[in-house]
Amino acid sequence: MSRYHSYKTIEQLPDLIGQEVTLNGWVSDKTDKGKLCFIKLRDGSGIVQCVAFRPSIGDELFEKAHSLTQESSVSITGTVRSESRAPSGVELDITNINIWQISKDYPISPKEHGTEFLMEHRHLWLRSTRQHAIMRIRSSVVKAIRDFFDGNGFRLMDSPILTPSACEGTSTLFETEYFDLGTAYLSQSGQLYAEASAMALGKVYTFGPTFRAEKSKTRRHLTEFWMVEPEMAYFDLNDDMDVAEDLVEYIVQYVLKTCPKELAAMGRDISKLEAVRRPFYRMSYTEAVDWLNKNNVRLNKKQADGSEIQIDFPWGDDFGAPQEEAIMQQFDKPCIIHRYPTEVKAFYMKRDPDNQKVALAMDMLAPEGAGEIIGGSQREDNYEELLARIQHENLPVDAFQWFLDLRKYGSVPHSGFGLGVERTVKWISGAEHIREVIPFPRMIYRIVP
RNA sequence: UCCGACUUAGCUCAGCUGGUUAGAGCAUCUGACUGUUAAUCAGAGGGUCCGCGGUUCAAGUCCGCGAGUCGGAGCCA
Repeated sequence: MSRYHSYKTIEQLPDLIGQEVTLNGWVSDKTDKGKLCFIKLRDGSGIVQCVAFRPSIGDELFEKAHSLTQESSVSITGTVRSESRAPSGVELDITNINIWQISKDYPISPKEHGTEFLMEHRHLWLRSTRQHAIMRIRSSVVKAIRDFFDGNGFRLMDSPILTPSACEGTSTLFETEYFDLGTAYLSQSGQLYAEASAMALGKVYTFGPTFRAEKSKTRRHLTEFWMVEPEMAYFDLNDDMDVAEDLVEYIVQYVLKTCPKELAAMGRDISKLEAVRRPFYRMSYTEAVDWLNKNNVRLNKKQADGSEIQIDFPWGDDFGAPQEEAIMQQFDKPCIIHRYPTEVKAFYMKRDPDNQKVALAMDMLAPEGAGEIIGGSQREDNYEELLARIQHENLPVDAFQWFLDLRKYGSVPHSGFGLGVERTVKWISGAEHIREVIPFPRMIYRIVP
């Protein structure tokens, strides 16, 4: 039998009681009690306590067990035994130990550490229980996303990462030389390409890394993050919101089903996630502004002399994090806010035929302070309207010619959105900082490891 | 870019109004222990008090400049 099939893992142990197995892993902790030695072995699938008792295993094997240090790599052979005193309910009585390497001076002790220290040792921090749980939840979130789209008639159509110009013209992008063709930019969104793809395959999604060179210093921003962007031909804004709700409900319920241990390790309140069932809440931007003003959520405004006054929230301003947080405090599941003022939204969003002042845009806000996880819209499908918006924003028309072509050859109503993978994982896992939910975060002052 | 906070042992921190030789817990090493879950007990080693300059009889402590880190705003997923 191949190693792939014969390799036993810790998560399989409850089905292997009474059998002798060999586990391959790393020592996460060791406790000496004289003639008794407990070794906690970690193999990526779980942790199990292995027991060495000097009188029953002999001096030589006991000394081997005794010599192990934190993060030493070992293969331990032993008999699986049900044990109520062990943390996982299962224990291994050691019959043999093969030491691959004794680890010396492992920097992360089982005690408290600050995040700066831990981020410097991110390549090792990933081995800890909490980070391990987050990464497994992340893996489940990504699986849920792909299952959802693959199972609902969507096709994966990845967008390029190197792009000739800024997609939206608003945020700062990373630049790089591109042979003799001038400057290229790292993509901030695959959306424009997703629109072209949707005209070819109907329902598509792109899934990949995205880059923003903004100097953001908050616990919900990264300079490199993963985004999934579905785009659907013949879908209007309402259809778009339906897809967004279905997707988020599916992701949350999938993680609940597949990651109960990981959520428990995070100390996550499961009932809050169980409540994430359709329908979610929806309100228009205008209703949201009214709600803010009715509930006395005032806006701090700086005056010319530097002093601050509090004013009613003016219709037309974009919501900041404080407004979104205030609105979400009343909700126990996500809320979609739709029909934002045209001026604060991107050029490619279609205006509402019933009210030219607002765009057919929508953002989904997650509860528990998680904030915005989705931004999307129905797209402008009229050639002249789109051209006018590009010119109005002073964007280079030449660079967008291919995008305008989509409005020339069989234009149809279409919609889509982008979901931030890390913000979703942060919300579901209950991690307090976004840098914990991606294996190797990229932030303004950190690119190592 | 703007506002605020922090920087003392490997790690997490205390150190008052400036005043002997710089403190604790954990980690590490040595020893004891048959049930530990962040074990306990006894002992040992471990310091560029972020850097530079200034005030002072005397600076970890006060002042100035610089660096690094963290949080918030804006940008947005």
